[in-house]
Amino acid sequence: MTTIGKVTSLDVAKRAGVSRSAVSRVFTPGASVSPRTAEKVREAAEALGYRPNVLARAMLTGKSKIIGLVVAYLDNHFYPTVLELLSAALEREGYHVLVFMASHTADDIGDVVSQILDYQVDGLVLASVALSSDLADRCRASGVPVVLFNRKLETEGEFAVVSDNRMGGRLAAEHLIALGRTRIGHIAGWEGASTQRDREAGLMEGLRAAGLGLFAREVGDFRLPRAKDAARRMFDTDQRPDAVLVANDYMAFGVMDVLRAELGLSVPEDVAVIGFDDVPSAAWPAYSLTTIKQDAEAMVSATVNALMSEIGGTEVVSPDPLPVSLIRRHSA
Amino acid sequence: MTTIGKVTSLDVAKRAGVSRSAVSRVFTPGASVSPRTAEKVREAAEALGYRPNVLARAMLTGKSKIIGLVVAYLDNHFYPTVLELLSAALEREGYHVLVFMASHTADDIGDVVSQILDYQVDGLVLASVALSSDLADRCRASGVPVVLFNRKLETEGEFAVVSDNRMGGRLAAEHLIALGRTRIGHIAGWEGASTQRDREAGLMEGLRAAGLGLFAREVGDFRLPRAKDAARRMFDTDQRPDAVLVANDYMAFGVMDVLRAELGLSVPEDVAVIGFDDVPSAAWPAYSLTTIKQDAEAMVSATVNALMSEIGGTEVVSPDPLPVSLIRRHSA
DNA sequence: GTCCTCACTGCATGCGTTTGCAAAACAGTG
DNA sequence: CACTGTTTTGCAAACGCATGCAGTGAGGAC
Repeated sequence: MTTIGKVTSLDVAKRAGVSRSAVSRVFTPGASVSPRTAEKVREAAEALGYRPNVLARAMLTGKSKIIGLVVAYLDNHFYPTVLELLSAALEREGYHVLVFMASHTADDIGDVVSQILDYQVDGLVLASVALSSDLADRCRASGVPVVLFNRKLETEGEFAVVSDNRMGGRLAAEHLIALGRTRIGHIAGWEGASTQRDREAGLMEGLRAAGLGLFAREVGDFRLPRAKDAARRMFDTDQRPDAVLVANDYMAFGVMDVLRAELGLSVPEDVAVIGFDDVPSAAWPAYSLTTIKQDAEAMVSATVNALMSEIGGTEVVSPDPLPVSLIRRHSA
Repeated sequence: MTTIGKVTSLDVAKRAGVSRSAVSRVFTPGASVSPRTAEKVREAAEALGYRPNVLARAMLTGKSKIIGLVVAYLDNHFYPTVLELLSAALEREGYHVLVFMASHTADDIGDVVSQILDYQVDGLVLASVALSSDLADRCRASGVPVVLFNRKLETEGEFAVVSDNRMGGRLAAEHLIALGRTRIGHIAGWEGASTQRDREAGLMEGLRAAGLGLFAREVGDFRLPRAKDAARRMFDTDQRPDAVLVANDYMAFGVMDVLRAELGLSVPEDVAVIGFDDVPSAAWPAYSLTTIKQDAEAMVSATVNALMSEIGGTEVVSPDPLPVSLIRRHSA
C-alpha cells in the first residue's frame, strides 16, 4: 500500500488509534511500550509505509547520524579503499558518510569544513588533508569530534590515526640496504604532510644506521604527474640511484612507468623501487611492487572506535601509530 | 569570537537588535531585507560564528540539499572517478553526497534505499546497482528523483544515464577485425547488467557483420578474481582466441595479468585485449590498454542536470546513450 | 497636508520528531 | 475492596528555522 507523499507519525498514530508519542516510542529502542500497542503501531506503520524522518529526529536529539568525510584524492587507490571500509563500518553502527571533496588547494578547507558543520554532522574525518590549527579550534568549538586520518598535527590535542610511518621508512631503508643497494634516493610526497615527514625521517634514520646518506631526493607532492617528473629528474642522468623509496604506491607506479617505459631501465635490476600503502594494485604482476603496508582496516577501525567513543561522550586520546609491515614483491 | 555550543538565529537576532525573521531573510537569497539590517545581521552572525542549520531548514522546506549515492564497487577505478566528479559537480550546485555501499548481494538494495530515503534526500543516484522494478516504484512513490547510472532498466520510466554500450561493443569488434583477428573471445561482466548485455550485443553485431561468430566466452561478473579465472579457462588451452573483449578495464587488467604473468603470452602479439571504460590507469604504460572510452564527465554532467531539473519540478526523460570512442593503445 | 504605494519588518505558525511529566491503567497485596 | 507500586500512555513543549500575513514607516504624487 504505497502512499504518495509524506506519511508522518501522526498518520500512523491515528490509524493505530494511539498517540504520536506511542509510535515514536515504538521506533525508539528501549522505550516503554506495551507489546500490544507496539504490535498495532508496527502494523499501521507497515501498511502506510511509515519510517521515522531522520532529519526531524536529528533536530530534536542533536544527533544526525551522519559523519562528514573530507577527502582530497580519490585517484590514489588507497582512499577509495578507505572510503569503502569506512562507509561499511559506519553503516554497521547506524551512521552514514557525507562526502566532501577538498580541492587540492589547501586554503578552501575552511569553507569545506564550515559547510560540513552546517549539516550538523556527528563527527568529522579528515582524510589526507592538512588542518590549520585555527580550523581545528573551530571544529572543537562546534563540539564535533574530528579525527585526522593518515595525517597528524604537530600540536597535540587532535585525535589522529596514523601508521607508524617512521618505522615504515626505516623498514624500507633496511630492506634496500640488505639488498646491497647503496645509492638510495627518495621521491617525496607533499612536504606539508606529517606522513611524508615521518616516512622520510624513518628512511634517513635507517640510512644513517648503515652509515649511508640520501643519494638523491625529489618531490612528487603525492600527485602522479609530479612524481613522474621527479623520477625523470632523478634518473635521467649518469649518476643515478640504484634504489628509491617513493612516498606512496600511487606515485611509485608512475615512477616505475618512467623507469621502464621511458628510460628503459629495469626494476629491480637497475633500480629497486619501494612504495608505501600496499594498495590492491601493488600486488598486480605488472608492477608487483614491494611496499610498506598500511593496515587500512585497522586504521578505519581505530577511526570508527574513536568517533563512537567521542560521540558517546568519552574523551579519547590518540593511540600509538599502527604497525606497518614490509611486503616483499619483485620491485625490490 | 568562537562561541561554544549551538548559536541559533535567535542569538544573532538579539545581538543585531532585529527579529529572527530578519536574520533568516538575510540568509535566504532573494528575500526582502534592507541593506542596513542585512549589514547588522551579517556582522552579528560573523561575530557569533552563526551559520544556518541545514537540517532545520530542510525540515521546513522539505529540501535537504543532499543527494544519496548508492554504489557497489569502489575497487573498479571507474567509480571513484565518478564519485569525485559527481561530488564536485553537486557541490557546485549546493548539494552534497551521502554515500551508501551496496553489498554485492543484490537483495539488500531494498534496505539500503529505505535507509537513504530516511534521510529525506532530494535525489538518488544508483551507480552500477540493479534496481528491481518494485523498488523503482517505491522510490517514485516517495517522490524522490532517481537516476540510474551506468545501468538501465528494460522497463522504461526510470531515468538512466548510460553510454552507447552497444556501439562500444561494435567499435571493439570492428577494431579487432581490422587488426586481422579472427578468433575473438569475450569475457563478460555480470549478466544481469544492461551494460553487459549491450556491450556484448554490440560485439556480436560487429562480428556478425564480418561473418564471424564468438570464438569463446566466459563470465567474469565484473569482479577481479572471477575475471582472472575466466581468463585461465579461456586461454589455458591449445585452441585459444587471438583477441578478447573484456567487459571493463578493471577486469581487463586482471586478464592481462593472467595472460602475461601466468601463461607467458604476449599482448598484443599472441592476444589482443580491449577493455571498456578508459579508467585512468588504462593509460599507464604497464598496461597501455586499448579500450572503449566512456565519457565519465558527460555522464556525471547528464546525471546532475537531470537531478536538478527534476528537483526543480521539470519532468525529464532519459537522453540518448552518450557517445563512446575507441582509444587505441598498445594492447590491441 | 493627505493619501497611496511599496519596501521592510515582526508575529505567529508549522515542519516531524522526542521526551519530561503527570494522569491512567494495571497488577499485586493485605 | 482499598491501597500501593509499577508500567504504559498522552499532553505539550521543545528543536532551529522559513514564510504568509499584517503592520510600520518612508517616500512620492497630488
